[in-house]
Amino acid sequence: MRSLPSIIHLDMDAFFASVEQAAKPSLRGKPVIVGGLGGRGVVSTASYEARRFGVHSAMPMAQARRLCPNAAFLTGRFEAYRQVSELVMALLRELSPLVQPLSLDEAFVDLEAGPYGPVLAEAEHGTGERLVLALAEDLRADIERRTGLTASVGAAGSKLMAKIASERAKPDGLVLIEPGQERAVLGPMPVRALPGIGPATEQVLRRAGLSTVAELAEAGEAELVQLLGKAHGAGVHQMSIGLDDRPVVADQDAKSVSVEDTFEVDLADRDRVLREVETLALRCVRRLRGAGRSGRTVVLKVRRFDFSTLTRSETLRGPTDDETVIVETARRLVAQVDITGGVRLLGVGVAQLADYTQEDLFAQAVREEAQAAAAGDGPEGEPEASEEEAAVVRRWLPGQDVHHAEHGPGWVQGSGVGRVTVRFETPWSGPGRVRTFAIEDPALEPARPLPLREGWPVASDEDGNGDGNEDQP
DNA sequence: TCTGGGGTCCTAGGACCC
DNA sequence: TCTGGGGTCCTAGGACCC
Repeated sequence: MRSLPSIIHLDMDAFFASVEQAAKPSLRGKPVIVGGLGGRGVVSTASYEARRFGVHSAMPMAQARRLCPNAAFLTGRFEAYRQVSELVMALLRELSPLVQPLSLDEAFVDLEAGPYGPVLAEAEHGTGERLVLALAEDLRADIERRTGLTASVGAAGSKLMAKIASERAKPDGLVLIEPGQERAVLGPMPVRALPGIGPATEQVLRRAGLSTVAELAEAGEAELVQLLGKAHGAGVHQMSIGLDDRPVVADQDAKSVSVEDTFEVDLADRDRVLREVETLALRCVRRLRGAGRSGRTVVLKVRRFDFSTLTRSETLRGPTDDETVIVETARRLVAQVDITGGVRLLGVGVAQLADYTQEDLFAQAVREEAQAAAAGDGPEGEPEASEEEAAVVRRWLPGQDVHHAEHGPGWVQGSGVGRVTVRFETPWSGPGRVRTFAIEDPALEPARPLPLREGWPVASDEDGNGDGNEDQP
């Protein structure tokens, strides 16, 4: 806890949808919904225009289509979001080296650790607050100038209150909560407003007659620990009385890497499940290696037809990033699960990560064994995979960036019955016009996202672009 | 047309060890 | 022969967040 509101929380407004509107002039001012476009997709982000129809994050896409049929429904373009995110995070780092990103569109910044720290520390009452407000407004203006996007900012003496402040600032606003005002602000709020209290905890508290934060504070730590368990109960109690001394911490290493896929139709047979698990394991390894890490524990996740979800895991003797080891471990784990009735989702993850890559003897042995086994059946290579790849028809997903040899950059508006409709416009053009092509038109090809401002340095492709989202069924 | 994908943290039981 | 007590690791599941 601090006596100065020197922690800020930044939250981009309707981030994915706003990036789409900035990138696609014809969509500005219109409802835009970003998410999974398949039959089992959910909404990732809805623009404010779409929210007016009741559409919100995590809502099944089918329901969103009923509520707001005229919206633009777009697939996520994570490479573009990452570009914008990196630019925004760089602006935050100008305020302080202590920046803690929570996701692509959210971060805490500790101003005391930055160039304004000393000034803030010496500021008289009132002037410190004014300086923080000025810095935050400048930041929001910078972000808007450099990206065309709006952000909301909260400033307070703790992470908890800064986050609550940015929530109140939304959209496109700035709210500062004065240190000392924590309990007055929190008291009347519903318990659900506290981070870490979700639907399940809310129910537990409601059954105990606790619905506001003031009531939590009154209930006391003992009762909350009784209701919620040791760690959670104590944490909720601290928050309820406005106490939070968690520091802002920069650059935390990931603790696990995982990849999962929900299938359009439940998988029924074991061989198919094994093949999918293998594909997922390979994607997982690619990401793991891209991050320069290795891991000790392999986790298989299975969601069955009835949405029941289970995990099976195996911990190896040492960390590995070896394809064969991870694939074989994942395949072994499949044997432990009952898939009767069908499987809607499969996932493969690696945990207990180590910082470096290790060529272990165990991996060598397994690989040699696998090669020996493969030597027995036919020619070299991986015939199965390449045959399947050759058979795949080019898919054009709504929202996707494309480039046409004659018409230049554009994006896929829709496709079907052998045709694809493309709108030709760029972030710095006016609304563009639409043309239709045959889906195999050789003049049309997928493209990298354009920056939101003409002449931006295009972000370097540092992390291997290993986002697992492009191949959504 | 019911319910994504990528994460984090916590709990609880059993194994194992001293 | 009516039973120890911790600590740590592994596994499984669940709540929560964006």
